Amino acid sequence: MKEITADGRTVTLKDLANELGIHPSTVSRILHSGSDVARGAASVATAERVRDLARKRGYSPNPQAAGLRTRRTRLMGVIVPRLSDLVLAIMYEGIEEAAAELGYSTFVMNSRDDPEEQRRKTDTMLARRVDGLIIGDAHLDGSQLRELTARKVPFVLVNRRVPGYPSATCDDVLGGQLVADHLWSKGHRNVAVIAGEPYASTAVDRTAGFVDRWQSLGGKIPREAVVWSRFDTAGGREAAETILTGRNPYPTALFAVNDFAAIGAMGALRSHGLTVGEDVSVVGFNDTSLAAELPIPLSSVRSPMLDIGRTAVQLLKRLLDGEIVEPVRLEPTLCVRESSA
Amino acid sequence: MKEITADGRTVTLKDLANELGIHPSTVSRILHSGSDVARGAASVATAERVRDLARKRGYSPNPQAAGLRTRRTRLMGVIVPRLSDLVLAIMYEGIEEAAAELGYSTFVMNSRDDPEEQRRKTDTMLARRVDGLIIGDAHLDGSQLRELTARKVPFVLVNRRVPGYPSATCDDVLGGQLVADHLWSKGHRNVAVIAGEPYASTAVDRTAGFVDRWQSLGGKIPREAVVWSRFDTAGGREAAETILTGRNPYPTALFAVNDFAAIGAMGALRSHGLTVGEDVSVVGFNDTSLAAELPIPLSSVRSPMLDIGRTAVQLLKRLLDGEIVEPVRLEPTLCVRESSA
DNA sequence: GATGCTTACCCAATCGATTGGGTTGTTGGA
DNA sequence: TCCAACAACCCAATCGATTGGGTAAGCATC
Repeated sequence: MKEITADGRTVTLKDLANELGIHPSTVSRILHSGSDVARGAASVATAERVRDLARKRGYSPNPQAAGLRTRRTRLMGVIVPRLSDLVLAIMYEGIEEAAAELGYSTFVMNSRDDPEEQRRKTDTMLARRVDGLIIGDAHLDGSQLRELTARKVPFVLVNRRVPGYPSATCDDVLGGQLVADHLWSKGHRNVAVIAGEPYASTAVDRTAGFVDRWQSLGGKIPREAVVWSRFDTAGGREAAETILTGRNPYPTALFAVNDFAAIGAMGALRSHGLTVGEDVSVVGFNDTSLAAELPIPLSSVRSPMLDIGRTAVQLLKRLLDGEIVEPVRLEPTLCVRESSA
Repeated sequence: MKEITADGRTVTLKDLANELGIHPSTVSRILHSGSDVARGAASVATAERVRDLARKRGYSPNPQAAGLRTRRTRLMGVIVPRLSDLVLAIMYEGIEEAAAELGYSTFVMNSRDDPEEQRRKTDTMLARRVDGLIIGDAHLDGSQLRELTARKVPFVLVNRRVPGYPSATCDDVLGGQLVADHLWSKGHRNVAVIAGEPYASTAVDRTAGFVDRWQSLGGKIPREAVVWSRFDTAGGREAAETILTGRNPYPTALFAVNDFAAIGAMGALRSHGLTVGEDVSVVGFNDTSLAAELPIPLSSVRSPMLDIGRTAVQLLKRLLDGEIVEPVRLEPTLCVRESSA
């Protein structure tokens, strides 16, 4: 508990060594290597004494010093569009957890999906000498990623994927298909999609999964029934307005690639005097904690957000260990609720 | 742009010094001290050459080395209950921004409001040698804080306050009062409060502000009309259920100290066949981006979340500079919408 | 009795930046 | 002409942990 010496400094390896009358390097080797005495560095008895004293003095190694020497910080940098996006916040919780289990700490920054900010934040992270990056704001054009590759920075993607780079994502194409199957089986034939931002694979894949499956079921989706939008509530509302004012007859079902957009859409429907779940079905994506608790519970594709975050960390770890890693897609499931029942 | 030497290492002070034929210490002094040449360390011409070369080679100082020597990391640790709480996520955005402006980086961790986790995360942060902490999960009993004080760790609170410690919060008492005035003036006389977690000052202050003002207006609030709950949607729903099954007649207005709890309550009301804004008014707190966009737009007390985060950083900075700082409360405003109009 | 192998350590350089205390060379003033 | 003052640098120790290379003692083997 106390981690301070008499003169107010924190305890160092040398302090421990002096107190025991042995050399700091010996202490380092003992504390460094699991519980097995490393390379015959010390006797079992000495190792025990060292570990006891370290515990008693509350020794905690100085990461700057260690990092300076080893050139590794055990730090992972995480860049997300914004943590105020619940989906990313939850993935980050998974990331934090999994990283801690591996002895890494994480650093997050918000890029607002702005290329300029992405660069700046990446630079800050690298200036802090993170061992690797977890990128949650990848754009499909992939220019940031090419640069990272050129700089030989180890990184993996999370949430959004870009072909050719390692990533941990939801199987968004499958998610879209699940929604198509569901709405088709409920008898809908006139549907529209609130498609999200076209630079994000989440949006594109979910939309493509839906549209392709819909067409293979024999359905038709005119070009104007797919409306790109921001991922937030306001974006969903605007997109729904576009759909409702542009089309006659109204579609009987809406698929929003994001729960928040779906909530915005529900608001717009209500403003038009339409009842969600009766006049128009709505399905969202991610099954955020809100979905089930809304006044009209929202059908949504549940994606394993925590696991996606955890997986990203494991991929990055393996990358740092020199392995070659492949993209991972985790399987979503559909939760049907009142909004589309 | 390039930050690599021929042999693949990153550029160091010594590299720059060698290339210019001067001593590393001189380079350090030049780069270290703003644009004015420090203590006559070098001629203006040399300073110019050094800065040019540093830029050209993409020199970025190694923070481990600097930190090792100076014992400062320019790192602020941030502990929050959970980033998936939108309110904290937005405050963190403010924190990140303000910290970056001051040349600090930030580190966040989730404690889930669990004392055990709070300790663990605090220890991890201190092991990383952060210069100070921003605590977003303070409990009113203040035991964690006493320990931090004993350890002489510089810290400030954010979002929640605890008497006797520096903090940046919303004036939650005032917020509660605003709601009381509003509902009273709308003619309500039978109200209930979804009060949040009793260990959080946000919950306690908002509730107290409301109840005290209500009583001074001449209203009555029986003990069972104040229901403590979790801050999330499910918590709000449960609390509303308790209120609705326990009381006859139903209250005509609900004040939830958190927007998400309010949303949950709206769901419960609907399940009971009550229409929000007609049969029962609902007011939330924080005015998160969702509030205005809900199918039935939610009245809410707007708190300056970004500014609260920014203020916390400024307080911590002043603390680190040796100043003594006082708690700061930022003023909220009420946004009336359909749910209570 | 010499050689070789363990065991249990020690030594010293190293990572990159910082900083208190020099050391030159030049200029101005007395 | 001499000294003080200054400008413009250099030197070397230091922060704390890591790590490649010792070494000395003890034992077994041939």
